[in-house]
Amino acid sequence: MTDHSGKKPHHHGDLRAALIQSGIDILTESGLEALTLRRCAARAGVSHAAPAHHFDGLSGLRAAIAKEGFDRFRTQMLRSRASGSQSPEGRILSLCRGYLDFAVENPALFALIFSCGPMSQFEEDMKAGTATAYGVLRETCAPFVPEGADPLVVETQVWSLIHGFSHLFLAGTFGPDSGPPDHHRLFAPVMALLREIGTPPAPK
Amino acid sequence: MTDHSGKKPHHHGDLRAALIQSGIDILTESGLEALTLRRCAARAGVSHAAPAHHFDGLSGLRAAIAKEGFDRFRTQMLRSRASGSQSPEGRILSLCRGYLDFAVENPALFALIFSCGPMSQFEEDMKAGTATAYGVLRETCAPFVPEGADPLVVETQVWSLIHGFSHLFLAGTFGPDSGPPDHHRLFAPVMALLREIGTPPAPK
DNA sequence: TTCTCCAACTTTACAGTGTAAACTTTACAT
DNA sequence: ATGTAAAGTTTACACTGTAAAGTTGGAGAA
Repeated sequence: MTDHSGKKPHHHGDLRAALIQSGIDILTESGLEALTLRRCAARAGVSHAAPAHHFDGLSGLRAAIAKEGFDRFRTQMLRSRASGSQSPEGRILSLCRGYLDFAVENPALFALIFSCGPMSQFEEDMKAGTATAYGVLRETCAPFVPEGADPLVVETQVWSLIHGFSHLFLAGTFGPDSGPPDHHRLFAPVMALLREIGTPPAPK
Repeated sequence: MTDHSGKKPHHHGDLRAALIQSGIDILTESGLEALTLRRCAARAGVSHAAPAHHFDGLSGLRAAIAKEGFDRFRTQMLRSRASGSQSPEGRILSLCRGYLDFAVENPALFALIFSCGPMSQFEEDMKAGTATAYGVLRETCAPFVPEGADPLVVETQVWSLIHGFSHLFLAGTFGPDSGPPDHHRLFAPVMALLREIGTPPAPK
């Protein structure tokens, strides 16, 4: 209704994209609680009511930012996966590094993406974003799925492990200030999982 | 400065405790975004500025609620752990069940406890709460720590797995509506981890 | 008892927020 | 040029957190 593809708007060059970028900037600079419709609008140089013509209120703006964030998240994981060893183990470990690094570098955006409360608005857009990011994880996990087994089990395990580690690390639960990301502490459990899963005693 | 122990206040029976309980009720009934100073105060039957005498603003109230929530979280895990098989495997599996069940039954409180953004205020209280809840996990993991190994590694793995699964499950990432908690999907990876960790090829 | 004090609580005020409605401007099709 | 609808502005309102000043009521001292 309000927008679909790359139609150039009339007055502003490309509000909506500008609003999303403003929102991401605010998240990066000032955290999750600072993400405000009015501040977003002000940063983009428009009146505080302008976003209403592009998003369905604040939740709509948050959903749009989350979708964009999810795309960048996926991109960073792909880049990280391509940067290291291309063995199955190397690929999945590099993917995990990309996952954790994104969370550490963009904590507020990461939190927004996975904020469980107002997930209601997301729906279509979010499911698409989840699907593609999930697809990256899935194809990286594929070599470790025992023949005849449900790939969902392996994917769930790996994703839970990466995500839980990243979230707890960000929340400071592992200590008041655990220093740099410490990838090894994440890689060791992932490898432990893969060793157990990748060598099934009796697949059938 | 504002309070310390069980000193009975003058007018109200025991505001502070009442405010915390009101907050938890609001979280349970209406979600994280509905937790408001004024609503909390109204529900406790006091003016909207009354909480200022017991907590340091909204963040202080949230911290106090998170601490109380963490205590209940720990209690539920202990109860769950005591309810099943007392073998090392049974204890850790029951603990995981308690973890996931608490998250599913109290999603907003669970999110508040682990909200990473405004972790600044927590400090003392939160660290104590984390320590005790972490202690429960630690002693449950102890039997699986290979001799001479760092217990932190095992604890981190198990906690990341439980937490990531619970968080992603709550966020609906595993599907639009994955039905009931499905403990088996959590237990299988935990067991896989324990099998790998508990039988070290060569500890030293 | 009466007085005094002070913590607990209320009232008032203010800046900032999201949202809705009415209004103004501008680009485009006809 | 003209009409129309989208894009953006202005105005208004209910709600939020926070700070300051005002009120109340119980506890200890005279």
